[in-house]
Amino acid sequence: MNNRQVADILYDIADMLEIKGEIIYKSIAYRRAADNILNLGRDINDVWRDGKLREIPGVGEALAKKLDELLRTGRLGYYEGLREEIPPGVVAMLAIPDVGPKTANLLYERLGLMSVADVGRAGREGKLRDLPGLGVKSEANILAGIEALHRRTDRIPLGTAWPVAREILGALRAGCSALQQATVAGSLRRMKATIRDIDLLVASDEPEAVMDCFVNLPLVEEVALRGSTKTSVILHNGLQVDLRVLEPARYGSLLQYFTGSKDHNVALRELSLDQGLSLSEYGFKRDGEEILRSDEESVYNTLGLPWIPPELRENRGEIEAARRGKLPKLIELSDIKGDLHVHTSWSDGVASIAEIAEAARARGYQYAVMSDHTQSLGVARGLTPERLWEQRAEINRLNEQFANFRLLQGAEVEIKADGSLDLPDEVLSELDVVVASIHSGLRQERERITSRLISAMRNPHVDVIGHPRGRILGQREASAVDMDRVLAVALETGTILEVNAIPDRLDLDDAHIRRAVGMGVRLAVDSDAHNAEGLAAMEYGVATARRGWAEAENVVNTLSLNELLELVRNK
DNA sequence: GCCGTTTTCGGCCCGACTGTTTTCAGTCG
Repeated sequence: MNNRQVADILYDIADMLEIKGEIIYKSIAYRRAADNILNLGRDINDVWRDGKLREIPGVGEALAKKLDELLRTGRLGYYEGLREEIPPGVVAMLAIPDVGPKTANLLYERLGLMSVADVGRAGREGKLRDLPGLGVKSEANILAGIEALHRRTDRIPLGTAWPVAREILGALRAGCSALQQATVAGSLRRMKATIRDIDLLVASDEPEAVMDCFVNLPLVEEVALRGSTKTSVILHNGLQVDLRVLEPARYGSLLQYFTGSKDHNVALRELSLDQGLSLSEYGFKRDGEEILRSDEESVYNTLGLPWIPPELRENRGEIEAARRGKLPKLIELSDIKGDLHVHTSWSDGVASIAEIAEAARARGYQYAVMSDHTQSLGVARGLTPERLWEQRAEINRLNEQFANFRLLQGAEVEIKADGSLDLPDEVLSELDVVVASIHSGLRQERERITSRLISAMRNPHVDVIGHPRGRILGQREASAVDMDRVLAVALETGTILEVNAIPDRLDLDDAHIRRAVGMGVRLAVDSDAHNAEGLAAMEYGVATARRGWAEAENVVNTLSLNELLELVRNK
């Protein structure tokens, strides 16, 4: 049972307790523990084996006992008992917009409804409107909510959401004179790997004018909600965009509040209360008197904290670090001096080596490693040693033209199902940088796939492990890799672990990056580009590294060309 | 159910919006 599965059970319990009408803090406690298990960056089974469940924040005596039962036996009596009381279909009703725990319970207890489909049927028969607290409008909203649920878009990748947000901001700035400032907020500003909706903020003294402007943008399909400070719309592509408007004097508080995360904000408000302040999106209050903040930095300063970068705002220790002046100096995109993982038309890329070189130079890089696939990856037209030498000749030719830039030759060598590499050592030793990756047998059980990675890392010619966990967001779960062992061997052998920047990979993820950083394991942020534009994905990789508290010194492609070559030669 | 340089018990964040209400409950973020 992996972290995700354990967390999902805790989330499920939290929902059931809420439907039952238990005190809300119990549900909050379960959800907080589940969040922390997801953010652990290590396997919950290992934590359990080490007898350290209680060290997970939010896990106390009662939860540790339940987790022990769950991990030991694969079952949890308490959970099964709850599921007898509250059918899973009733929990599923919570996904319907406007249906929360109270309403779900009402539908179950009063009408005996057991599923979303049941609710839809009862709604169409007009049976919901007579329930206490509901009426004709609520009934219609619930039916519309079920419709929306069926065509709902799942969480979308960061790399999809960013361009859309930029487009809307551009349209607002161009077409809306009442607007004074505008920015992205929410999980998108925190650069989470996936986001559910786009949050935008505007400072303006004329909110109504801004709202008019917003709902009339051509991208907008329908207006879901319209108020004086908040408006939500659905775009033609199904994405929801929320816009909030406040006057400029409150903009700092607004931005801080709607950047979140929710947990970060809760912790910040607790800290505020300790200092006799009450904090909301409108500003601070002391004894009922308002204290307005127009910029975000001064919101944090008011609490005696330095400004905290949005990528850190997950309540994973950033507030404590800020208090003690121990915030990391996060890596920036401008620190990146090269890319260690780029494909060309020699394998499955579409750009020539010359085109890649031009794009890399335009980004101000000192170097880029051509790391095409190797022979056994047939679908990607992987390179044989002979083809590699032909490619080397072209790289050498091109390098003669460059003054302050160098193309390096590498390869993304296959780690085969038995753990051996796809090219012999004498070939690997000729390459400048070797990335080794798994593209097959991703579902092997834990011991086997972990051993594969470890034997690759122990090869002295292997410099980097590409996309170590093999996840594809929304499509494929990460492999069962034992990351504790992989991190330990990476440290021991000096092997670099990749932060792959392709938006639906972002692998390693933020939690594992944080562990690697804490241990001193070296990282490389790579675009894994398959065309010239693909180099720009670096932005998402750097953002993910920042979410993992990485500084420039943790990432090898912030090194100069000579420093990098020195490093890989001495592996 | 968790947690503690104020606490081992009594706290545990804040407000908008909506629909159903005669002053508020539920949902959402």
